[in-house]
Amino acid sequence: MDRLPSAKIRDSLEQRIVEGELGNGKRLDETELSSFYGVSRTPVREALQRLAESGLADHLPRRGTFVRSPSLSQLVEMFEVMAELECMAIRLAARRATANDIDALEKDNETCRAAVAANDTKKYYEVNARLHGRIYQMSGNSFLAIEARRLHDRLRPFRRLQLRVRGRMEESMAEHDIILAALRDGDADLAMETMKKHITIVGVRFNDLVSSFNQIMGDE
Amino acid sequence: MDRLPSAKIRDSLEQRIVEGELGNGKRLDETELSSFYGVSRTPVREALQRLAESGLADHLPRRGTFVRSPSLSQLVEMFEVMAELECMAIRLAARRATANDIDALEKDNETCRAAVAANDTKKYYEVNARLHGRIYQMSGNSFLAIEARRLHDRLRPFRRLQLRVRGRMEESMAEHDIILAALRDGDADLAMETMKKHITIVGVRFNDLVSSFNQIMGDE
DNA sequence: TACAACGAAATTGTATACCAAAACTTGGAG
DNA sequence: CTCCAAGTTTTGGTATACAATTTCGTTGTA
Repeated sequence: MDRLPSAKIRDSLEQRIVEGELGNGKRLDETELSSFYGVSRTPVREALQRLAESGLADHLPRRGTFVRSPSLSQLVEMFEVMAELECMAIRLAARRATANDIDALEKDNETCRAAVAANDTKKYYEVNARLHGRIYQMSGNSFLAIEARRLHDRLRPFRRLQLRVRGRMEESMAEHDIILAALRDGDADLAMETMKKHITIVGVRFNDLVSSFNQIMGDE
Repeated sequence: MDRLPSAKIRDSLEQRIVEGELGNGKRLDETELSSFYGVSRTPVREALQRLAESGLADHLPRRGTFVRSPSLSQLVEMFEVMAELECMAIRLAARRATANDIDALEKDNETCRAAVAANDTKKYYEVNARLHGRIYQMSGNSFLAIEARRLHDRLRPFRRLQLRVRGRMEESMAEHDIILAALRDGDADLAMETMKKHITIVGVRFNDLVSSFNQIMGDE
C-alpha cells in the first residue's frame, strides 16, 4: 500500500489539527507547508483542498486556508449528532453482536479500566476510541461506521471536555459496563439510553464547558 | 460572491454526477475535463481531490478518479443513516418550530401535492428537497442541517427508488400530511415514527429494489 | 494622535512545460 | 488463445511564471 505524498500530507495535517498542534484559525501557509514537507506547492494545495472539503479547514478564496475550530455552539451541535450516531450504532450492534464481538469489547473495557486506575489518560483515549470503533463495526452498517469514525475523530480534541468534570471518568466506565451488559442481554433500549447519556455533553454545566473550552482553544 | 474556477468545476462535477450524467464508475479524465472546462489540469485536479474526499468519486493512486456509485448494500446502509438523521431533525424541529415555519412547510407540501397531481416528477423532487431542507434548518442544529443535506444530495439519484413502487407517491404525500400535523401538535414521537417510515426503503420488497437499481445503474 | 489613501510586498490561483513512475495497450511469439 | 515485451498514455509532482487580490506599511493630512 504505497500512498501518495499528497494523501500523506493531508493525513498528517488532519492529525496535527485534531491533536491540537495546529489549532484555532491557524493559517496553513502553502509555501511554509511545502518546505516543511519537502515538496512543492502543488501536492500541498491538493491536501488543503481535501482538508477544507472534509470540514477541518476553511478555505477563503485568495485569502488562504485556516484551521477551522468549531465554535462552542457548533461543538454542542456536533456532539448532539455524534450521540445520535452512537445510539444508532449500539442499537444495530445489540441486534447483530456475536459473543466473540462482546468478548472483544469486554477486553477493551478492562484495558480502559486499568488505564483509569493508572491515570493514563493517553491510553484511556486510545482504547476508548478502539472500543467505540468496534461498536461502529459491529453495527454491520459500514457507511455508518465510516461516518461515525469521521465525526469521532473530528471531535477527538474536544472529547476531554466530557472528562474534565470531576468523577466523570469513573462514571464513564460505569456507563461502559452498563452498555456491555445490555449488549449481552440484547437489551437494545437500555444500551441506547445509556449510550446517549454517555456521549451527550448536555448534562455538563454550561460554565464548566465554556471554561474548559476556552482553556483548550487558547481563550484569546 | 466570485467563486473560483476550481470550486465551480467541483460543483459542476458534483451536479453532473448526482444528476446521472456521469454515472457508474465513469472515468474522470484530467485532460479531457480540462479541455471541457477550458482550464488547465491544475484546477481540475484540485476539484477531483475534493470530489474524492466528499465520497462522490474514488481516487485510485496512479490509475485515475472514477465516479463512485454505491453498491446496493451500501445504498441501503446510506438510506438507513439518512432515516436516522431525518428522524433526529424532525424530533428537534417538533420542539423548536414556530407557526411561521410550519406555514412554510404547509405551503411546500401543497406545491408538492400539486406536482403529484400534475405528474410533474421533476417539480416534485425539487419541492420535496426544499421541504426536507427546511426541516433540517428548523432542527436548529446547523451541523445536522449540513450533514443531512449532504447525504440527501448524495442519495438524490436513488431517491426515485422509493417512488417506483406503485402508489408510493400518494403514500408519501399522506406521510407528509401526518408529519406536518404532528409538528403542529408538537407530537414529536408521531412525527419521528412517520418520518422513519417515510425515508426508509426497508419496506420496499427486495426484488423491486434490485430491479429498479439495475435499471438506474445501467445493469451491465 | 487618529486616520485615510496610496503603493509595495506577499499570497493565492492558474498556466505551462517537463519528467518519472506506473498503468494500459498493442503486437507478435509460442 | 495465452503470454510477454516494447511502446504509449496517464497520473503525480517539480519548477517557473504571472495575473488577481489581499495585506501591510508608509505617507500625508486633519
